[in-house]
Amino acid sequence: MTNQESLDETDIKILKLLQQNSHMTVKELAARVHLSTSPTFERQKRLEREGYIKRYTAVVDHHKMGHNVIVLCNIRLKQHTHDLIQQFMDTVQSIDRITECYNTTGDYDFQIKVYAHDMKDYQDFMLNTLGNIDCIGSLHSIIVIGEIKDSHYIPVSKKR
Amino acid sequence: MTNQESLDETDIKILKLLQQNSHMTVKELAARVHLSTSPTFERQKRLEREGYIKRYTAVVDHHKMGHNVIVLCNIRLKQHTHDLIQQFMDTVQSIDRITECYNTTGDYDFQIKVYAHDMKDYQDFMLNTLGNIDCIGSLHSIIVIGEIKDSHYIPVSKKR
DNA sequence: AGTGAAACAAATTCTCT
DNA sequence: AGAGAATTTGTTTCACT
Repeated sequence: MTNQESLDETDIKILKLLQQNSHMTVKELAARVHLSTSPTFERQKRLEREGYIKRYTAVVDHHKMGHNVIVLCNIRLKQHTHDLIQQFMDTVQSIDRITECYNTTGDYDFQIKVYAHDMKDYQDFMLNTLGNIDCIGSLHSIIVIGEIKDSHYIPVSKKR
Repeated sequence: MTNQESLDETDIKILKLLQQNSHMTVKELAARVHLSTSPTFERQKRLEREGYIKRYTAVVDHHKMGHNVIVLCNIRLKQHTHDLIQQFMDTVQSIDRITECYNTTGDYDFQIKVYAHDMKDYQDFMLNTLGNIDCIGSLHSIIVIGEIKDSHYIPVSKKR
C-alpha cells in the first residue's frame, strides 16, 4: 500500500534524518524538526509501526571486512518454468555474498550483486557456487572498477 | 586497510547482529554474545571507532514512499577525459533518486540504480535529468520486474 | 497534536579482578 | 579483557493545554 499521502513535512524530515543517522537521540531529532521529544518520539514509533521504517541497521565497511571485489552478474535461466525460477530464487536467498538480486527485463533474467575477497575468490564462487546451481543457463559478469555512490538512502521527498 | 584479522569470533557476531538490528540494546547484544554489558559496549565502540561500522541507518520501505519502479541504467560517456568523468560523478552524487553508481567493465562505463514513482516518472527523469547531463553518450535501461533480494548485509564471516 | 515533567530503562564510566 | 556497581543520559509515559 502506497500511502505516503498521510505523511507531513515533519515526517519526511524525520525519515531523512534517521536514514542519515539512526543513532540520533529523540532529543536531537526533536530539535531538528522543531518539536519537543514526545510528539517526535510518537511520530518515529508511528513510522515504524506503519512500516515506513522497516528496520535499523549498522552499515558495515566491506573493504574492512576484506571484500575488495564487487561483481554485477547477469544470469539467464535454462528454462522459465515456475519450479526452476523458485529454485533459483531460494538458492539466492541462502547465499550471503549475494546481497542483491533483481528480476530484470532485457537479455538476462536476473542481476545479482556479489561480494568477493578478490578475483580468485570470485572465480571460486563462479565455479563452485554458481556452477552448481543447475538452473543457470548463462552468465555475464560485470566487474566493478569503482564505487561512485552507495547511499542506502531511499528518496523521501513528497510526490508531486 | 584490510585488517579484519584483528577481529575475533565475538566481534564478527556483533557485526552480524547489529546489521540485522542496530536498535538492539547493549544488554541484549551482550546476552547473545555471552558477555556482560561493559566489554560488549567497548567492542561495539571499537568497531565504530576503527571504521568497521561506518554509520547506523533506518531502512525505509521504498514502496511506502511511492517509489514503485527501480531501473538499472547502464551509461556510456561521450569521451573519457578526466574532467568529463569527474563532472559525471559529481552530478550523480547530487541526484537523490540515483542511490547507487558503479564504474564498470564491459560495454558501458557506469551502472546506476534509479528509483522512480512510476514509468512516466522514470521517462521524465531520463528526458529531463539524464538528458541534460551532456557528458552522457548512450544509455541502456534495464527495468526491474521484481526484487528478489536487497539485504543491505555485508558478509562478515572470517576469510579462510 | 503539542508541551514539560516524572518515571523508567539504557548507555557509559569506573573500580576491581 | 571482562564483571558488576554507580552514574549519566536517553526513552517512554502521563497529566495538562
